[in-house]
Amino acid sequence: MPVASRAAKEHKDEVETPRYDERETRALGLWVVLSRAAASVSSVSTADIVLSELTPAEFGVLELLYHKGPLLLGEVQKKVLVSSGGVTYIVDRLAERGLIERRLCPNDRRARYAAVTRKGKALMKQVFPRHAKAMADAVASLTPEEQAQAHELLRKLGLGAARAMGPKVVK
Amino acid sequence: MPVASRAAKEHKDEVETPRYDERETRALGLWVVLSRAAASVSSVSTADIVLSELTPAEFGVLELLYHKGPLLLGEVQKKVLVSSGGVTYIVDRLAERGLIERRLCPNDRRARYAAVTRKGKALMKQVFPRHAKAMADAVASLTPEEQAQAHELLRKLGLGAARAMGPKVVK
DNA sequence: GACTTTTGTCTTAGCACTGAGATACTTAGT
DNA sequence: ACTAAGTATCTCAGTGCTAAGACAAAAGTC
Repeated sequence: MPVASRAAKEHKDEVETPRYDERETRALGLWVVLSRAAASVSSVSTADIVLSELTPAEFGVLELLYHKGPLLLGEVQKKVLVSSGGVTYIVDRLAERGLIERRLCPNDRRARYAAVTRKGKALMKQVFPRHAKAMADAVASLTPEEQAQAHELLRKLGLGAARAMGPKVVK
Repeated sequence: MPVASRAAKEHKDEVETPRYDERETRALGLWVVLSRAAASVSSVSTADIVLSELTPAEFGVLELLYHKGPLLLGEVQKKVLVSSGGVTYIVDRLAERGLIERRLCPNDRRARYAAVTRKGKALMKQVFPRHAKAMADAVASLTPEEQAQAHELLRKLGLGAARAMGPKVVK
């Protein structure tokens, strides 16, 4: 949720317009459109997800487990990028609703699996196709070729930025 | 934030692997890399911003006002994409710290301007250049040409998705 | 085998927001 | 003028999350 501007206009006050070099201007502009695009697509995604009476994070976890099968909570955390407390919270909520369940891990008594229940599978089976269509529509302003291009550029950008931070840790 | 997978593996249970068409698979994959890239770049941005003892949203508002001059709170809201209550909250906090101030609007007694104070300008003057560099580094894994390409694709994508929702309203 | 360190999850307090509504003002219609 | 509708901001309760730490179990060290 950033903001930056290119045309920096100053007004009758005592501080003068700052000047930035081209590399930085380009980066800030890219960051603006990146976060705007993500926000817009996210809006479409969320608008669809709430129809299923799930939050985006809940949907993310449920969908992950639906497609990948039972996972350790730590694995879930890495995939969805929330804090460990967040995973506990989300898994609690999904479990309360009977959409997933916790299972013991035979090799490690600290660890827990999360697994989609029959009820959870039924829900996903019902709502995921509509979600997939909604997302396809959301990105339909780009041609398939442009989508492939964007995919590749974003992959590269994401990896580069992640590396630039030093392997980022989510606690 | 989302999650999706391509290779959908199913396990000895009673629900079989769903099959999705290519258009949807491409869209979901694009959405994943988009949100991942945004999250990674956002991490870099946030890591820098917290050094200034500001939250990202506070920084966004302060930077907006710094570069655009005094704005009505409603204009601020549109730019930074938070709810009206959120703008009040953020402006309160920045004002408490003396970085911005509220000003009356001569033509409309309901409205308020937010304007950066001398202290706020001094802070931005100190921290913004470092921030700009951090962002430039964050996107440095793309060449300038790739950045321009990505910019254009993301602009198109963002506009298309926004339109796909019907002009989105943030209350 | 007793030790430290690391790992996986859960607990708790706190926070930055949202959404709905309240309030105060403005604009348009009559 | 008077009313109704619209707009700008603020209030407030509620929420989904994070960060820090607690705890239990596992893995490494000697």
